[in-house]
Amino acid sequence: MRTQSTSNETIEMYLKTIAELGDGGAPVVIARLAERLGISPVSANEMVKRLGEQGLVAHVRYKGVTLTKNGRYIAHNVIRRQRLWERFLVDHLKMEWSGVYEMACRLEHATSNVLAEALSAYLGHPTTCPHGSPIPKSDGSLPLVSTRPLTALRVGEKGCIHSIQPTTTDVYAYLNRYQILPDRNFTVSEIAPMEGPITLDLPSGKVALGRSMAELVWVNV
Amino acid sequence: MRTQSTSNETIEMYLKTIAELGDGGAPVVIARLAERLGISPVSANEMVKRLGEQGLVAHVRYKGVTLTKNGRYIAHNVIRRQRLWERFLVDHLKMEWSGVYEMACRLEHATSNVLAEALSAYLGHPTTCPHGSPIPKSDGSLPLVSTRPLTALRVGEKGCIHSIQPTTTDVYAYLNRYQILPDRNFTVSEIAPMEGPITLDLPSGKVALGRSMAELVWVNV
DNA sequence: ATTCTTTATAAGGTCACCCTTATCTTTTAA
DNA sequence: TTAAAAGATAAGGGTGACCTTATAAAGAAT
Repeated sequence: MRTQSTSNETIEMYLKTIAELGDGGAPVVIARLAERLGISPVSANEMVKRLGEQGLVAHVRYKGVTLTKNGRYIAHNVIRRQRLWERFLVDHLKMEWSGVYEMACRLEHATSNVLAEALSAYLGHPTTCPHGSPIPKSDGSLPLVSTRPLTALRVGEKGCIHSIQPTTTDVYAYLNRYQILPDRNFTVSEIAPMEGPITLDLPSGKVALGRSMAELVWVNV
Repeated sequence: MRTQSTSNETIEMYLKTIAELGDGGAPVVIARLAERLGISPVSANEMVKRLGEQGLVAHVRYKGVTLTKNGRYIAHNVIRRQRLWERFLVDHLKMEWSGVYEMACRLEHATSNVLAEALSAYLGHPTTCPHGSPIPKSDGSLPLVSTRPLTALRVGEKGCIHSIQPTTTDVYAYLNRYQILPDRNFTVSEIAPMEGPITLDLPSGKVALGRSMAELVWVNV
């Protein structure tokens, strides 16, 4: 007599990923979603259909998936919980900055609302995660930040790193190794042609970043 | 190309439950296991067979299931992680004593070894959970404690509550309401016949406990 | 306008983990 | 010792979430 519908964990991962990829509400094409979740596009398509039936997302053929109001509320709560855990892991448990995203992702699924609020209070209601991204409020609101990816800058422009977008542990580790971290100032010293690397001048030295990695680095000018 | 064997979470729940029910290594009959896990005995039987194939448990027909060395190692690590989280939830997040068992159970499944060790260090390597039970060491060892259930005492005996065995939130809440908590001293003031309630004389007053609840209360005399 | 690429869907599977009902065995207790 | 109770298993199902291999439809590029 067990009515087991789609598991929370699966739903949460889909909604969170849609929110992360379609930052601010842009439609996310199913193939991108599948890629990020590490599953086949066909499976993602099936799942999106189910999420649509539950009123959590809207899908327009060949355009992409967007979150409904309800879906976004859930997604932001998921992101909130994850980023709170990230703060705890980095600030209190002194865990590696590059590994906490994945660790916190797992903890997130096991976190009730009441736990999230207790954790937030314990941490002193932080507003950003260790990667610089804002932590949504418990009402699901997420402040809009006006930053842009590093790829939008031109040679000679100076800026300050605002945040690193969600990525994998190895990418975080790479960025960490070269001190590409929130709140670091830099100057764009070179942009190679043919989609080549972007070279940054940081206090710690010069670093060349490929375009796709540079997409993940959001900056203020 | 996804080789998905029996999920960690499922295995962990089975092993942990066997360890909890067969405290110290007594065989656990499959029906008890099923009851505790909230599944049918047939399903539990199937699963036990799978765990047996993986060398984690041994099952003797009509006698019960026991953990192998390897199975016990995993079970104790699971219990360790859960009890560490319980400490964190109670001591730091100030969450309700009666609810933390279930909360910590969920967090446990999302906890890697490295996280568990960091958490243990953060907490100052505690040796007992908030319900009084010992926390296994990271090598899987669990100190034997020589306590007995309240049901083993006779009228007039004095004792001190050592621990409350794992149970459901509502039972914890009941015990908490009547201050039946670790380290409280008491006298057995009455034992009703016909498997009736056992009445305790506590600093906070007299409390009558049914036999099955009294089984959960472990005491030192 | 036609080809190429990207995106979506249809059809048919797999696997872990759960279910019920029916049929044994073993243990226990009258 | 024999019947009842408790425990185990066989047989047959179901569901969520994934998979692969087509095929169809839309958008982009020549």
